[in-house]
Amino acid sequence: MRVRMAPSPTGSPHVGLVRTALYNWAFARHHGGTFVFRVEDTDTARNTQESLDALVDLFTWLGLTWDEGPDVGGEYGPYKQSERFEIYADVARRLREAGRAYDCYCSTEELEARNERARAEGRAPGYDGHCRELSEAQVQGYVDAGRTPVLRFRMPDTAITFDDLVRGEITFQPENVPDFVLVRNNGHPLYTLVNPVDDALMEITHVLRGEDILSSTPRQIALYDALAEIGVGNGTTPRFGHLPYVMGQGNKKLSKRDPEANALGYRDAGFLPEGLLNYLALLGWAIAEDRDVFTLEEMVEVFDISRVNPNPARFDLKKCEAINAAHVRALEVDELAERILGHLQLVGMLPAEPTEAQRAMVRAATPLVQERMVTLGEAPTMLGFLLVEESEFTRDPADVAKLLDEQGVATVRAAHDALAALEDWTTDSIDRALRQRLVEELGLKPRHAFGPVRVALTGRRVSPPLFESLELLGRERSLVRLASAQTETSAG
RNA sequence: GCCCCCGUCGUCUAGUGGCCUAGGACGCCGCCCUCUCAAGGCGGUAGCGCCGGUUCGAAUCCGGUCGGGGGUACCA
Repeated sequence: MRVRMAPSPTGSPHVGLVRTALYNWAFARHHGGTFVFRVEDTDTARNTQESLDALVDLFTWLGLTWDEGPDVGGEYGPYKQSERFEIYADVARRLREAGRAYDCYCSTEELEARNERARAEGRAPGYDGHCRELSEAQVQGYVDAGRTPVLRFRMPDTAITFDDLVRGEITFQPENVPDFVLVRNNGHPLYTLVNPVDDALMEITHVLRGEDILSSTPRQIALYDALAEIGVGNGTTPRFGHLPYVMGQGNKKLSKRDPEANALGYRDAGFLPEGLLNYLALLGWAIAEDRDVFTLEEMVEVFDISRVNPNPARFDLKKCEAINAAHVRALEVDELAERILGHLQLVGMLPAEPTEAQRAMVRAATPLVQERMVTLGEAPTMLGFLLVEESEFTRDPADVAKLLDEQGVATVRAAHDALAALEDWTTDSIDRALRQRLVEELGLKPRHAFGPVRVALTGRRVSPPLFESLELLGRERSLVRLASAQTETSAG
């Protein structure tokens, strides 16, 4: 069993591509098959190295490992179509010689005119077979007129039925699947040729792809038959499964331009690969009736392509975040700390080589934020007050204005004095000392007592738990902040 | 126009003739817990596009219809 992902390196990779790759990967892994990474880069005008690098980065980050591909090699290479042009030229020549394809000299204008007429007369439009049986004289006439032919595939005049892995049996009548172009008149092979040729040569057994190419499947099946006849590939036709679209808002496909579509954007925003993948898996597939958080291993174990839902699914960022948050909570603390460290480096809050003290601080603070984070993207705001140089520490002006009023400053002063006298700098004793002083002695309600202290210490109204934060920050720095907060309002 | 695909809460889904007065999740609302925010607990909100047929019985099968999407390229 051999399956593949075959992206074109144009632009930034789309989440729909990730979902398709994920299903292919899970299918291959579930069945113990081989997962091939093939690069469809025949469109030299639009392909970029940058885009190819992005694809490799993306799938590496996601952990969707491939067994054969442009970087790892394999027995069926090369795996970049741009390195396979001689193969396509050779196959095209043999198809022509075998009579399965023919030269077509029709001009675009002629084709359009005849299509128009067909439409007007209520017949199915599409190539009418005009050049199927040209005489030598006719060919000579075109050549003399300076025309160069395209290579067109001769479709059989029988209905084509296939059993789609996700949609069941689908039939196309021959009048609706006209002869199509394999090679342009400049000699450039088209997707219609190279995709099936490579799948045949690479002996791909199952093709899971977007439903946008569902209607070109009968052409490919007919082409496979011709390829088998001329000895390209092992003579078998793969099974096809057409996956539903990933939609954006409303009823339109998530467009490449839509920021939500950019797969690498999720990495930069602090999503976990397992969270993103879990969410994407849910777009058309369910692991169980009452469950939607799972690991990749669990998915591989039970993935079944026949249970994929054929309806298009809307991408819902809220749910994606919720699933990601569940994965954040499920991580071992040490592992989460490593991920947070990585993200803080990515955004430049920590250097590429953090100090031992920085690492220790992140590790110690991780349990405090684990159940508060939806994505790693929140780590900088949540942990910044612990990691920042004292000279660079700032407080949110709005929160200062709201909580560090006269009463607030008095509260902070009382907290400072209570803590300055504290011998044992631990969460428990800090907790006891502050409650004693602010709640019992000053008679403040807990929420009013700790709010100003929180802003004084962390710079924000919302932060990790206060007493733990005080312990982590340490006596010295904590007292400095509680002192400086008392002049914060007047200092502006 | 023609061909193909699709149609269960706002969203993602479970459901393959009786287990369905349709289950779960996200979202939203309320309550509890609570040093903030979360997390957690409890409760609530909301759906089988429509019309016929088959059947003792239909979300499930069939026909039609309506709606959405894709294709109809010398794009992929």
